[in-house]
Amino acid sequence: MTSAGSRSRTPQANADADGTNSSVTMRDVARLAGVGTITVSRALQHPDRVTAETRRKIDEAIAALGYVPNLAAGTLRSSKSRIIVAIVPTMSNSIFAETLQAMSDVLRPAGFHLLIGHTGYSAAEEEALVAAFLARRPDGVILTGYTHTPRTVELLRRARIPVIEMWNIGPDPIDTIIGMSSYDASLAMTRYLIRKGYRRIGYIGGLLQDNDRTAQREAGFRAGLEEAGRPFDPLMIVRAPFEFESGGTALGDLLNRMPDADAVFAASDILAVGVLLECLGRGIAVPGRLAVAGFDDAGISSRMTPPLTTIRVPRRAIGRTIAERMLARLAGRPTGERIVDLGFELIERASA
Amino acid sequence: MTSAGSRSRTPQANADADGTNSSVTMRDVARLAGVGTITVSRALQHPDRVTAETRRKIDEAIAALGYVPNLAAGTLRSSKSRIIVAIVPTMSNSIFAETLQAMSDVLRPAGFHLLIGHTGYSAAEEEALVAAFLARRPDGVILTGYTHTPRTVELLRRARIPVIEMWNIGPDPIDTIIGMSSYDASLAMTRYLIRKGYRRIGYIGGLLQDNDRTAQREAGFRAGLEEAGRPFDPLMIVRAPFEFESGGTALGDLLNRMPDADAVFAASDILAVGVLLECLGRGIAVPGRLAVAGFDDAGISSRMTPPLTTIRVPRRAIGRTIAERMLARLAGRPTGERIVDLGFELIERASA
DNA sequence: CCGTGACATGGTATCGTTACCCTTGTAAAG
DNA sequence: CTTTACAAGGGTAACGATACCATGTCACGG
Repeated sequence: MTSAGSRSRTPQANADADGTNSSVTMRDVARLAGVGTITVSRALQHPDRVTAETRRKIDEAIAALGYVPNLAAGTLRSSKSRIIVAIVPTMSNSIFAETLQAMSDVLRPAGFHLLIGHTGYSAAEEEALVAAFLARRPDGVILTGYTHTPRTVELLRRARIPVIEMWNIGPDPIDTIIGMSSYDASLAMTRYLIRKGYRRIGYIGGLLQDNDRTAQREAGFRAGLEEAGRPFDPLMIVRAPFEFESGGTALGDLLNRMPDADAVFAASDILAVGVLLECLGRGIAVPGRLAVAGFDDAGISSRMTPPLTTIRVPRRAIGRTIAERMLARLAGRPTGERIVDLGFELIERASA
Repeated sequence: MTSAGSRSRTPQANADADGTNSSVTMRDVARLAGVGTITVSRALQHPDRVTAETRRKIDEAIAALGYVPNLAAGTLRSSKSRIIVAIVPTMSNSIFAETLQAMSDVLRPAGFHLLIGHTGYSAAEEEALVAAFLARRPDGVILTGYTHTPRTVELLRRARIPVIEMWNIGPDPIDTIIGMSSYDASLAMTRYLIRKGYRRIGYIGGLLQDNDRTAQREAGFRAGLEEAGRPFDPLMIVRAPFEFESGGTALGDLLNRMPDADAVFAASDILAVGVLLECLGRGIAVPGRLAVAGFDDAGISSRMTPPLTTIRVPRRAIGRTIAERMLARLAGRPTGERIVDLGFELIERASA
């Protein structure tokens, strides 16, 4: 850089090479627009409370200076961060990813940003995330499921902000819980399989550790068997992580223990698709020799041969509803019940 | 609440029902621990710069008061937010989700939080996201691909923070670009198919709008044909969104235009799996009648019948490498080249 | 002609933390 | 025993925005 290039600058003016200042504040905008800083703040927060002419001058000054507001300062003063924390077990599962996207699509236009964390299905990790995120003073928190450590609940109670638990309906929400009942859905599918005449039904479920959704699904299955007077046997159950790879392996395990099974209910479409592909590989006729049912209605499920009978869960609706409810709460608008059940749909296709 | 319950409280003390104050500050902690506020700050930021005894007293005071630091204040004063912004086209595609998780797994233990946005494959939306997120004064920004609006680039340049573009290597990074070459990979797959003797190769690609990854893949395919002296014909190409549903439909289109095709290269495993399932439904033998190759090596690909020949992309490694690089930059440690190519692997399986 | 009130705008203090710089105490060196 | 060096800790100001309250202006009715 030549010395001539900086000849007209005072030493203090930390101007960039392109002439714009690297730390333009509201004060600078106000000065250029010939108004007070507070008016700039108002023009940005409540445009209708300043005259069109003032707004125009301010907008011009902002553009000329390349002003970018500093939300850290605003958050500190107003104690409103416009951050919503969302914690999911994993982002890789497209179910959660779609719910998060739906939430984001509603929250962003309203000026809120989602701070996302994933726990890897660990309540202890969830606690650590909540503790760390609360330091950002979020305006609201969204958790997955209703299984949390006592300290997690305590931290959230003390934060005195809206907390919405999602996906799985439970009896005693921290604040509000929005989703559907995994138990009801699983029970419905089990009844359906029994009604269809399957006599020896195996179950491939998810891991139960810190996961009330998989636990409810398994409980719903057992309840369905028991109300039909079918003996329950632990041998009928295999548990595996939700990966395509484990569906096939789990089917192998199940058939070793229960060679006479005529139906399999998998607690996730990821597992169910793995099962279908394994059947294809082994030459097991579906549903002739073995019926297969899933849970989630993933994108691929309807394209399988045979198409998969499954439970459709309102994943986008859950995200949207949660976000709208959160916005209503934060705006002080009245909200309804503390427990919102968005239901499910049993999709009957050819596989079972 | 009974009046007896609050008898010992001063009017100003906004104590909660459980006795803890809803806005405990560092000053309160300092007072209880019998030290200055600055010492509390040091104990939290640089634990090795205070004695073990002081640290213990402070830790006890923090626990007793239920103190939660206020990062907004810290950010304002230190102009370090410990926020990293990451922008992806979509979170539903598990490719991006896994990269984000890998980044998060490295960043979180270092005290950084990921602020995630999704653009829906729109450069204009990306610009809006960047503008909005910069108000949070992130310490770094991670973008997908190298196709951005001029204003996006300008905003990021002015922010004077590390910017890492990811996934697709391009010639002129804003700052640093880490990923692999979609062009090279696509070219390699096309050469492979030609070498295997396929004569009429169709291509099912993604939409090109604001997406340099799909563009490079298509360009690599064309280059592969041309270097082998094969005539390129626009009829050989079908474009569809990356959904399982569209793979099958796209195959139908392609076979209408190109009934003599003996191989299909799909620019994403999601599409390729859709193609395989469609073949299964239509009774098209793979690879006998039609070979199928994909791109991404999704979890399901190896479980298909036949297993899918594809390009394995280092999705977790990309996330990890980006996060490590970002941390190194922010710590002032030296970093290497501005363009980091993590390569790819052609996985030969039975489908092509 | 003046009081009244609605509206637009401004001055000043403040949010909770950390940077900067200083004081104190103690141990090592001479 | 004094000097030097360094570690531990503290006082004060400042980061950039908004809340609170005050002021000025103008239209309108009595």
